[in-house]
Amino acid sequence: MPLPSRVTDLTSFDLLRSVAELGSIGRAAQAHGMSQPSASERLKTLEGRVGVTLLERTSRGARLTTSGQLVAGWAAQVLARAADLDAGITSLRADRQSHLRVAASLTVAEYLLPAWLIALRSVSPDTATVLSAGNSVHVAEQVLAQKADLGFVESTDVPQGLASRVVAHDELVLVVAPDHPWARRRRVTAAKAAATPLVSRESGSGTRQAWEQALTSAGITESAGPLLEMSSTTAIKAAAIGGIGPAVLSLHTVAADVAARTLVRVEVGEVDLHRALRAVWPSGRTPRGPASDLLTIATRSLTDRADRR
Amino acid sequence: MPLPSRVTDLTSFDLLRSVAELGSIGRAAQAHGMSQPSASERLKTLEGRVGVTLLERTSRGARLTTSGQLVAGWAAQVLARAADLDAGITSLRADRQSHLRVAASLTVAEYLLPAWLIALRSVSPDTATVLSAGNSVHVAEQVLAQKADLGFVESTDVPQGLASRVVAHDELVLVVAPDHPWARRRRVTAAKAAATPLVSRESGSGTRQAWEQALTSAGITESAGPLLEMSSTTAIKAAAIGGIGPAVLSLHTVAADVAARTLVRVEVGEVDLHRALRAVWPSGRTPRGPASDLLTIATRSLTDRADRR
DNA sequence: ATGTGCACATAGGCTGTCCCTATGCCTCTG
DNA sequence: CAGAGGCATAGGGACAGCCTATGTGCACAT
Repeated sequence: MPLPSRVTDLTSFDLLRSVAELGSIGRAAQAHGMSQPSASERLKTLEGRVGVTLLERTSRGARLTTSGQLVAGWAAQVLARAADLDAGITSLRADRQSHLRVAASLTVAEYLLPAWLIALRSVSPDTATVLSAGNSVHVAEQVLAQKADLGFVESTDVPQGLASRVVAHDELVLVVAPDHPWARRRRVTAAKAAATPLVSRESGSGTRQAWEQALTSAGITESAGPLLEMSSTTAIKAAAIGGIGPAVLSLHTVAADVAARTLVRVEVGEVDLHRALRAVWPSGRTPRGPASDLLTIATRSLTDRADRR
Repeated sequence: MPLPSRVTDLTSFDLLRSVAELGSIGRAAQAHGMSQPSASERLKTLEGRVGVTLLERTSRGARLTTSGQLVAGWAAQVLARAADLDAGITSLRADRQSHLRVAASLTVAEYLLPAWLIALRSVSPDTATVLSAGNSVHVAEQVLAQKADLGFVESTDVPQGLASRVVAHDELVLVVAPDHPWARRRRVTAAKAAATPLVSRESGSGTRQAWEQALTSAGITESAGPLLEMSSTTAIKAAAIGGIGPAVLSLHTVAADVAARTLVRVEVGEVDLHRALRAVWPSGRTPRGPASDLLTIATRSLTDRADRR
């Protein structure tokens, strides 16, 4: 199901946000490098799409109506994530030969790095970051070969020659569609989970390895083969949501779906599915400059969580 | 600063997500109701904008590259929030005369309701919801006059004639720009905070009333007038980020900025800034049907938070 | 009162984007 | 070796969006 076209054009919502900040359509237009009539028309068609009046236009400027405030608030969430996306994309482009090279596992790159990059930008605006994403082995290689200044991995065991610091935590979770039998019980035994074919990544992926390792550690040697192998997290989620079968994914990956009830988390008994996410760097070469800044930012996000109620 | 144009068109990212799910450009095109060549071209221009190859095209379909998985993951966050936005917008339109009428304070409507509405849709897909947002008095009026089936308020005291249940918590927080003197100390006394002019909403807004009441409860009678009054939360945040001065806002409002370090939270000594968010309905008329479902969903989100580590 | 300034709306014309159909090319498979 | 499935390219047409120029309404000052 594609996204409704009502919300696909972020420019108009961004413009609305600017009007809220600047108090006038004309100034918002200026901030966006467009003419005042264009902005005026855009906002009018936006109101048409939304179906309610968003702006109270006066000869002294424009203010948001109550509905306008709501829409602007919801839109702000979208725009914030879009800013993350943009920061991520920037880090993928290797066009400027930057001076902070980061290697990270997919989980870290997907869920934590964009916010760190934005924070880093406010500390040292001129640092362009280049990201190389891959599995733990890839990250270790990049860091050891000094092709990356800093790495982030989700292994429990840190490769030889690397120093590390825990920067965040992750957890594998077993999820099922809401109408799956397990959804009501919210808990299965490790043996039962192991004996059930799952929707999973291809063998060799970090998530799948971690799951199998966790089962082995719990003393479970036999486990069923996968029900279906898919190449991307998104595809696995879609399959699980569609009711194909249970899936094991990173908590970060499914948090939104669990909150929205499109997936239900099922506890797995007696298995430690927790894993630390670590920053890594070559032993003895303490990160300096931007790498050090990024390390600080990453570490700080850990203490912050504890700050909060 | 407007959003970069690279990320303003969500359609292309949505299409990318579909390719990840369905395994082929053609099927993704079909799912979006467009022709295969259009999808192919869109994805190509998307790759051009992003600057890296996102898809591995084979004669058997298309798969995401590692970069493609990252971009798709980041985009999924944006799309999820866009879905919230869409759900919110739908609730603002009164075009279908729906049968679930909800009145909510701005804080609840902005930060909690969209997810609830999406969850509700999966429970009873045919329920269209109409939202009326306003302050606590407005909500109480709507509910008492039976113009709303369910209300959500952030007052500490529930109006006469209404039954209530706590569904979430909120907290007022004092925030300053990172270069503000208070940012280093991370804590000020209540008296000092009260004596400092703040950027705030116009008098009469729920947030401002709550702040003044909290100070009064802490035995502080004198407080400085506002430094600057602005009509929208967004504008206040922009002013605070710009370093105009400290601001008091809902935790939900600033959580993202605090995480991204564009704002710094400052603890205020000896003042209780916590407030419960409550669902309200007419005493003796227990919600039934969709209203009851929504109440369940809202309550459930409270217990969930405790579930998480 | 009346003029002036500011802000938004409307009009007209143009450019560019985006989409569709038709077709070509490649690869895997039977 | 032929057919099917999948993606890319080509060409043409529709429409959305932007710009400049101008109109309209309100507030405030003289």
